[in-house]
Amino acid sequence: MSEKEISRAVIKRLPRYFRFLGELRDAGVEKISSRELSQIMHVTASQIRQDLNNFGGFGQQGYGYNVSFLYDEIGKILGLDHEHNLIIIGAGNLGSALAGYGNFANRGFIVKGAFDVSPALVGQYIRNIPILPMSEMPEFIKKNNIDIAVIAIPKTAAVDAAATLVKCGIKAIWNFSHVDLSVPEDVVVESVHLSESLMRLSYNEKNRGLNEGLTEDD
Amino acid sequence: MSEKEISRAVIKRLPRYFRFLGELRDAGVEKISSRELSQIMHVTASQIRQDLNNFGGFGQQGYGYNVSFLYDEIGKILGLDHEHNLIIIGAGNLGSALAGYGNFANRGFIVKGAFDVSPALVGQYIRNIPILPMSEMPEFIKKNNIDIAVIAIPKTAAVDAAATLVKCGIKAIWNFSHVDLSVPEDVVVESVHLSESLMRLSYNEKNRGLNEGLTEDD
DNA sequence: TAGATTGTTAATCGATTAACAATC
DNA sequence: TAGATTGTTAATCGATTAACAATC
Repeated sequence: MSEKEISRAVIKRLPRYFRFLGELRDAGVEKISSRELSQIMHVTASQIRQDLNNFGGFGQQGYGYNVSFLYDEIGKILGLDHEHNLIIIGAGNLGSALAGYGNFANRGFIVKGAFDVSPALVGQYIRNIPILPMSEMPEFIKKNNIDIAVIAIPKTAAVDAAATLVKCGIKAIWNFSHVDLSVPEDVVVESVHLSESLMRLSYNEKNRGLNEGLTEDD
Repeated sequence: MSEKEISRAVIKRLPRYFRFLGELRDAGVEKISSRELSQIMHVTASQIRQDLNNFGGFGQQGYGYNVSFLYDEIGKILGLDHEHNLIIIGAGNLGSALAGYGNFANRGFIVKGAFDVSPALVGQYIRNIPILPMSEMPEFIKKNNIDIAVIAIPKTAAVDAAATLVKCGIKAIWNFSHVDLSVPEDVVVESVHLSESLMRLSYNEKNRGLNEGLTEDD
């Protein structure tokens, strides 16, 4: 619970700082100035300092920032200093891919189970993750201390699933369905609308040439 | 090629308009005012009118907008009025999921082939999509008129793959690797950084309660 | 015509960048 | 100490919202 209101734009950039700082740390870089980091990340040094100072003074005048320290601090801000237990609703193409994607575990996101309506899938495993029937979901959530649910089912079923998840006490939903879920105030939803992303690519392809050459964080 | 510079924020919202208008059209709604649409989408009517007028006057005073017409116009702006041929680099978890995800085809995005370095995967099929060796990529791109390449391989390999794709004349890259690809000016990249999205969810979960109850387009 | 609603200009708000005093 | 670089205030820029004249 931070004192002041952090702007959405800042929060959006935070994971990108985390990524670059992680790479620098892994490369053995000990300290970095906002100017150096700004060059690597293709943003302004001003923005970096402004962004970081929303959360505290992590740097030292005349020196810069300690890479490893800053990395850890941003990790804490992002809630990556403790583990998250996930379930995945929908064991189709995308659901299985997310369940089988080992990298999340590296960051402390542990997929405990997947759920599906299809009797053909129930009983199977994705790596070591069991696919269970929807009916077992409420109990599973409580028993396994699940805090994040991933919705990877078609939009027609997603709205109901979200309602059920909320009833089960889930407070964070990672939504991959093509619908804007509406949930109570104390539940957060982060949506990944893949088709919208692809449409933006299509637009930019058509109108390319006006843009800069580098991928921006958007 | 539009005359004026369209802001990034507007482009980002375009696919969402498209989605809602498509749903309205499917529901048989013929006309809609910016005020009505604003209530459904939870944005201001002003913003809708401003956004649309970047591309032309699609409405009619005293009446509103014709849903079907506006839907089609936005589709054209997004480049959805013609087909796109895709290849997917990497037939792992995510790559196969994207290849097998039939919904893209509905919007005219047709996956023609997948490529992988693994001899175990080459020769196999995802639905009816062949998995081919990387060596065949350049020829395949030309023969099949590929305009979009999807990068679904680890970041260590992604940078090289992007360079090869650019050499093969690819002008649009949909990047799922955890790296910011740098490409020539006439190539566009749209990145989906899933882990960053998950970190934002983690942040918001921690700091929830301050937000509104509805998913925003971010 | 009167009512409704757009297209567009003007006002406000917020986010980014620049500048610099504080300080390591 | 002198040099470097932060933290933070002030200036600028851009995006959103409000207002209203144009017009169907």
